[in-house]
Amino acid sequence: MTVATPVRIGPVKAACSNCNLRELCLPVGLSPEQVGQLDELVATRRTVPRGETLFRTGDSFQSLFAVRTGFFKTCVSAEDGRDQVTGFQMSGELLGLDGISTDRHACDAVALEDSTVCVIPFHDLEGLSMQITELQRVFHKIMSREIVRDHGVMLLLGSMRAEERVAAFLLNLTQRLHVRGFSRSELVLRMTREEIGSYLGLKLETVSRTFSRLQDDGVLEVKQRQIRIVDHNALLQIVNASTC
Amino acid sequence: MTVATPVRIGPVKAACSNCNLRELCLPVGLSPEQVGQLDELVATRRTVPRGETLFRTGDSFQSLFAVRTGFFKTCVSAEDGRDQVTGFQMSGELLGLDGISTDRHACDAVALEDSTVCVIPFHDLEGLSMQITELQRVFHKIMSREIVRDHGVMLLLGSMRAEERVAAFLLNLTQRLHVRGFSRSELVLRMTREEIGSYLGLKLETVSRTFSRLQDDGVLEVKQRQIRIVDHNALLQIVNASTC
DNA sequence: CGGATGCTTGAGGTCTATCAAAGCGAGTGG
DNA sequence: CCACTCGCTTTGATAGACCTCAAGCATCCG
Repeated sequence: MTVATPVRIGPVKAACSNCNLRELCLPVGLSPEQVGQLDELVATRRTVPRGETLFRTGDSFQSLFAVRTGFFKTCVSAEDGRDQVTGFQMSGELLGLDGISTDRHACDAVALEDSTVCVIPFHDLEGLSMQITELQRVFHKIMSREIVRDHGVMLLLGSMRAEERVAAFLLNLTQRLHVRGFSRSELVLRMTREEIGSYLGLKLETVSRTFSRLQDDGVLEVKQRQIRIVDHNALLQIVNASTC
Repeated sequence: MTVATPVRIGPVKAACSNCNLRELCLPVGLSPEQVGQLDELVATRRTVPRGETLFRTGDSFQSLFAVRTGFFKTCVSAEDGRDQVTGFQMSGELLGLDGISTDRHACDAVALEDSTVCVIPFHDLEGLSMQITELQRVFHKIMSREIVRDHGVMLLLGSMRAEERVAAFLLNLTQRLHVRGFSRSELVLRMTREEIGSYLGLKLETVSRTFSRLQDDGVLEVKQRQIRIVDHNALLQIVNASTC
């Protein structure tokens, strides 16, 4: 709203050392000294207003980005324009891993609210991870975790019904929010029904109907994007339901 | 068939240097000298008879595996027993990247035919990649490529219809086989209809019907697992079809 | 040769998509 | 301050794609 395109915030020290996300982000498990070395690498931040892209498919890949504040979606597009949301990223999570493969980004990253990211020049990260065993290890684990997450989404898309997908989605979101200090039972969705549907392989009407049904069943309270989880166990049962 | 469980083949030199897959596998882009260093790391092979697992969910993660000969599937399972094939791997492709995240494998890898793999102790690989910039770079690209591939599968599962999924699947398989010197138009499926269906988020009957329809339309010739692609362009059009 | 496994095909049912309309809420401008 | 617009959401009716259940057929292998 304030600016039309993302802007670089000058030479602002990113300072992983002082960041309260360091236990969720790249520095996890590093010694204070090692985090200090990261500080020199992660030198800049960038703000991305709501609705703007952090990067687009085909953009030259230079850096990874760590979400500092805000919320993103990533999506891939087919030639015919259909697109698929591949993930939602919140604070402490990395964006841009797709770009390493071909030195060009393979998806779009869009801010769903005004956001800030830390810029991690990838070349430098590779260099530093050749010096710090633990950093290399953490980075590999983060990439592997993304692969495992993707496989979970495949399971969801390939073999779950609408209600199960929505339940799994809500449980995943609340779990990640809880780690960041938010309530386990209340959340505000940052994305539209259509974006949820795209992520879950459903149409927006189906997402809406599913929310309504879960509300009727006393599992949720839904007020637009405000969700209250009334019966957490019911959600768990829905996800684990054995072909009933 | 010959042995009940996978066995280690003693101290057989794997010798990436002499391997005709080295342009498709981990050594891609490395100098002969660097490949020589890899040789010392990738010291053993392992055979996996058809139907046996290379690793299972929960197994301790020690090594990555490069498929040398044969064919694998990987699959993840939900608590209720449903499972989802997350990929099919052929020669030169890596298995086990999922295990890095938690030091335990997060999926099962099953040989679909008698296969051999090269064992790549991961700890050693991390060590060597701290010495050889190019190796680190190649490894990161391989992991990233897996992430990009997974996103493509999400797009397929989330927004394509049965015929498009099957067409995309066949094009993907033939493309990978072609790189390995096989025909672009003929292939022998190594997996059952059920496994294809699991990968594509369809039931085996739907896969079978889709094959039959494509055959009736003159796009394919299907004889059980033998597939001949009669009209390659038609397959391409099906995949790129804009919501017709 | 005969059982086991996998594949094909049909009929009917279910879930989700599609199309359409109305409701809600936030921000805008008169 | 209120009416208005716009984007998003909800809800209904209908249609279509895929699933389920079931039977018969092919193929492989002991």
